[in-house]
Amino acid sequence: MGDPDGDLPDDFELPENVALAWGLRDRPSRGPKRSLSLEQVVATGIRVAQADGISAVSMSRVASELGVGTMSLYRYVPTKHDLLDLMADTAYGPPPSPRAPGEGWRPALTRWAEGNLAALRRQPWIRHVPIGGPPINPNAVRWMEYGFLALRGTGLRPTERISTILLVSGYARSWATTTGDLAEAAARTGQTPDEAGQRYWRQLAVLTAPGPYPAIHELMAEVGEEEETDEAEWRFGLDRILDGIEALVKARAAGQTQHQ
Amino acid sequence: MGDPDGDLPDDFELPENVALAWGLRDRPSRGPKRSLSLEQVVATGIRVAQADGISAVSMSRVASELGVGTMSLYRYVPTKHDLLDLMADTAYGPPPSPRAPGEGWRPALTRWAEGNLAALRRQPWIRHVPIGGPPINPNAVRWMEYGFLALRGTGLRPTERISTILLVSGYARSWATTTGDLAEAAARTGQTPDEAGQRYWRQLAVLTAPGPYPAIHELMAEVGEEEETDEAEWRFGLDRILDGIEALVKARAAGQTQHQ
DNA sequence: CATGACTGCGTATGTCATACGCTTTAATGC
DNA sequence: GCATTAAAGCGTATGACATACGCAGTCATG
Repeated sequence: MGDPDGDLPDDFELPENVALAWGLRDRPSRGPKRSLSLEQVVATGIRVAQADGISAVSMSRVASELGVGTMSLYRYVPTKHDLLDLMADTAYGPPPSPRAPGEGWRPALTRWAEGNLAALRRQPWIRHVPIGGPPINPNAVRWMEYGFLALRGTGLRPTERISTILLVSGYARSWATTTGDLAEAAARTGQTPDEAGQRYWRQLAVLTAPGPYPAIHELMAEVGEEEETDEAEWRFGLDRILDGIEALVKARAAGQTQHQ
Repeated sequence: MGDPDGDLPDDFELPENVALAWGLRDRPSRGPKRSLSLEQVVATGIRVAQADGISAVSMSRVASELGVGTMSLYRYVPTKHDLLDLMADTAYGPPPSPRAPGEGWRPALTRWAEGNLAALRRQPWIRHVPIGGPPINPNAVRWMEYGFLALRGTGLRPTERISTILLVSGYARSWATTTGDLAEAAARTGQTPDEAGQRYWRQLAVLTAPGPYPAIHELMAEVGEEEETDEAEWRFGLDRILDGIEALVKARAAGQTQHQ
């Protein structure tokens, strides 16, 4: 009970940054009181990133925003990269509501996928924070839990459930990155994303004109009028993935009943 | 004939970096001869990245590797980021063989997906070069062409073909990133990727023990013995995606015949 | 009340990308 | 053939930046 962190095996080695993220850092009993908290530092970093982009997040900027010296931040965070990592985990925000009792896996997983996309849209800078490895930060684990919840009882094997979650979240990140980069590049030259898209096709047409690009030319000839919304393109990819998963789930279910 | 670049509309505005990538830069007629070529600079950058990782690629490192002054590189490349962009495009290498006459779309697209993965494995640093936008560099366009070739005659609409290509290449990059990051993190602490994986699950078990993570606990209890190879996990995701596309292609084909 | 862990943080170091401008080179216009 | 002038190589300078180190002040504990 003296240990507010619950009972961890004392001999268990946890990387510094992970321990920090989970709030498992010791009572700093002896010295002067801290003037800040890790949460404040992270929140300030997020505010800077949100306002001026990730490239504006420097240790000195965050520090001065907090009214402290640059080096003081290193009392809260071992490295800038750890700060970014914590920022990303926090800024991702809470996952959408978990699969309700009686709800099918597909609507639940769809909601989960759209939650991922929404998070990356809300805080576009997150996609510039490199993924350090498998999900280990508290919020990432929470998201993972909800993802697995959606897949309970589908008959998918454990490794398949993991791959599925990875596939869907990877798609969300991929898609957010592609469209986000495009939008940012457009904004940098003062165009709307639509204009930038038009421009892209014009450039591509010019560049591929002299060369052997039959499939691209065919596509450009056909595309013309039909213009999809971003949302429809996102749904297209997601629906393909979910259709693929559904096919497997159904096959499994059929095999299962056969065996019974 | 005096124009070796072919006949581009003279009034057409192409961004500097794109023009550079396509070799559309003017006869530098007046001054002294260049001692290097853009290709040499790019190749040297790639060599450095391959040897010591992308963080070792600095303008001064590349320059000294070439035996020239740092600032000389700026006669070949407007910005470091443009150099990285060119490096990535070149290092990706040639796409796998295009769809053969009579070959189905699925084997062709599978080969294309695996080519993407192989490229990212051959030059792992590529995944740290941010994607600047839609594919516009020469090699990227070539890859895109081959991707569209695979989808010819599937009945997919143009925007759907684009989304499909994006979906598959995004998956390859996503997957290469996830597994690559894991492998690098493991190597940094001197472990094999397998050991790192074991370690991850142990850490996750400890961290989630006190909290409400039923789906994660369920998964960890089941997983135990069964160990998938990386290759099998990659195939799982790819097969799901392709199954989803196949379902759509078949549905289209059925609808088409109905209408005839 | 003294000890010493811990605080904030000033200073210093080393690394980078890149702006600027000088000197040398060589193709072009006369 | 000679003057002109664009372009090449590159030394130097600038301004960010992350972070190592160490010091002086603080405060719970023995």
